Amino acid sequence: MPSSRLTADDWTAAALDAIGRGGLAAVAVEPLATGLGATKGSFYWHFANRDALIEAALLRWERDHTDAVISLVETQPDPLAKLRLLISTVIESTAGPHTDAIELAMLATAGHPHVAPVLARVTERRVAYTSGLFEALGLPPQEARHRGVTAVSAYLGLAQLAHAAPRTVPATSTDRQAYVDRLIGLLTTAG
Amino acid sequence: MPSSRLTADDWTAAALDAIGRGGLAAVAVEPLATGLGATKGSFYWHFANRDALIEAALLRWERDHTDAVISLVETQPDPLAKLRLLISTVIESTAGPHTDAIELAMLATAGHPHVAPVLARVTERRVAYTSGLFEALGLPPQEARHRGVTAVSAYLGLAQLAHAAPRTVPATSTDRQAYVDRLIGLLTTAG
DNA sequence: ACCTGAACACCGTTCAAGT
DNA sequence: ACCTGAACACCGTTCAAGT
Repeated sequence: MPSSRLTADDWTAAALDAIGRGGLAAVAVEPLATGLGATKGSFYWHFANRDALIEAALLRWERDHTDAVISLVETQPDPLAKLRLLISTVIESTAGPHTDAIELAMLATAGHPHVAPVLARVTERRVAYTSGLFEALGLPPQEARHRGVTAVSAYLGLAQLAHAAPRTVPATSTDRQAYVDRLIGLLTTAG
Repeated sequence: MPSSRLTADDWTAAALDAIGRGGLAAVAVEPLATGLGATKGSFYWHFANRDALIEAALLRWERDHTDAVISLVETQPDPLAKLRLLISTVIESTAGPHTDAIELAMLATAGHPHVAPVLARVTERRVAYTSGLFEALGLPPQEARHRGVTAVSAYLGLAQLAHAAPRTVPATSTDRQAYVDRLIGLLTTAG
């Protein structure tokens, strides 16, 4: 039961919720207003238009969510353990049973003009971080960079596969673990 | 100057054209009708609704486009040459200068209910075909399958990167070739 | 400062009427 | 068989008027 007056944050929270449930297309001002017990006119006091709401919601997601995985991974002592945890975490969250609905929605709408830059920043950080792990494993910078790109590609591509062709991706937790082990084997093989 | 009477194919062609230019969102009945010099009412004679048009356009793309790459690759004599041509062709077409606009639009809207199954079929064929190449290279079936999944993931993920974070992917034709070489090196390394 | 309610534009969809 | 034109629904957007 929200108070009778709404804040911009109430609208972005509702928008993020909608994105998680039905993707960007589910961010519709009229249904959102109904859900919040307000009118469309109220929305336009807080935001210039639907686009501005989407942008605000995505920026909020980026701010709250970007460092989560990296902080988790940083608890590991050595680069190989970090790489192992990074890849298995990230693959579980896309191909596993409790997927990250918002991230999947973002990937599924990567072409959207507001999604693309957010995804670009998040992805560039991930490539940089992963490349750093390969450097810490002793690979020369260029080789480390290529493997970082390949590792992130493998993750993004598997997410795509899990969504578009689920039959092709490892189905059980054990299968996924075996897949991750082989992937790490390929990625850490001597140059 | 089209004849005064339109066929269903005229509409699907116009729809595919729109997808290539602006993605699924660009498939709007009213502007399409205007572009074809007809009215919306004419459209609804040929199709039940906008959804049916999108589905027809995507099926047409699948039919016309699916085997193109595989046929090209099959001209190569041995599995390694096929793999090399497959990966470089497919990476050029997403990260290179003349990208396949429709395929990129499909990947950018992979979440759409009509796009997903088309992408699923195309992708499953690609995984199966690529896994077959690894088997032909002498790898045991399960290992070959994993590498096929990884190869297709690497392609799909690089397409995503090229779109979402262009700064992270190899920019010049030479760089891309070097990247492909390393990728093939990793993928064909002994198990 | 924040919200309502009515209005309008745009596009998807329907359908009776035309050729 | 194929198309027009008018109508309606839905949602984005604007804005004068309320508290």
